[in-house]
Amino acid sequence: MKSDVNLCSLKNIACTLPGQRMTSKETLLQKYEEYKKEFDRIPKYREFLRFAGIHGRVLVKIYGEDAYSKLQMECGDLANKLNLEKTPLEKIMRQYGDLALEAGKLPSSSVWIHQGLKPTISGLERSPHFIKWPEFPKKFARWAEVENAVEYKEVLELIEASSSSSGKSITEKSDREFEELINAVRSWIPDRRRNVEETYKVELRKHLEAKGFKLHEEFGESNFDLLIRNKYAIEIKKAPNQSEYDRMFGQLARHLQHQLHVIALVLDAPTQDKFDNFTALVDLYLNKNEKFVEVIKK
DNA sequence: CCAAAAGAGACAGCAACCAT
DNA sequence: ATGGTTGCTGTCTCTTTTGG
Repeated sequence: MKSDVNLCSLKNIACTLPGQRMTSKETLLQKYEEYKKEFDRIPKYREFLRFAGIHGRVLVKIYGEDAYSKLQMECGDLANKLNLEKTPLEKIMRQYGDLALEAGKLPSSSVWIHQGLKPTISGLERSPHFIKWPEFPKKFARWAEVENAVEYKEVLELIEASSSSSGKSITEKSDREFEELINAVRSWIPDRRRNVEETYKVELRKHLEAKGFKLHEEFGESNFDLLIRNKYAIEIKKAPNQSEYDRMFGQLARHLQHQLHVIALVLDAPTQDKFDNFTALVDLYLNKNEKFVEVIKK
């Protein structure tokens, strides 16, 4: 090794001699092959530079962008540069589908880990995949549908079955909680008329806490007025005009996206017909299949 | 029935990768 | 130092199972 370094420095001196100043492409290619012969493997960037006794700029001068990679390709090798292609969606989905077919049921994340499938769970849930495990069935179903992957028909049936059975029991259970909450909000009577929405909010919060609901402090960028058990959001609007109703509608929709149940609480509604119109809209568009939004007026 | 233990999942931090 | 994907690990939470 040490003699190598010495050699290189000798050559460097040689390179500075007139007439040899230009390192030619051919010399580099030759060096590359030499290295492979000598060490029986492909050199890494730095190793090559040292071995050839050149500065990285020389490479760039000859090859331009991604110089070393181009050189490697020219010598018939794959570039060392990391090929960070994300795992294609298809591969991920097929792995999932095959697991399900094999087991005859929807796999848990543990199976995936045990099989050593990639990307790992932690990779899966982050960019660029964003597949959290419980969402896997849904995403798989969507994929299979788009790709028309008939071979996974059984898996789709499994997904269908699980979402209707477990889905139901879950909503039934949470429905009860939701009902309780709705009743609690209904039973709340504001001390008196307030001028500011915020004051109502504080008061309602006290009321709910007294009823034994666990309120979450607003954290992060959450836009909820109140959040209960991470599942139920309460939106409070005082004396809304039309555009505020519209805004609230949008907020409700956003909450639903986060799979929350929402109570929209309207205080001091100026006119009955705007309120009625609002509730009608909510029922029509947001409470389409199952009831997740409750509108209450005080 | 309750309490403890196991299981599943969420999430964040850290590191590896390697040419540029 | 940086880029982007991925893996690994620790900690937290929530749910389900088990033991008594």
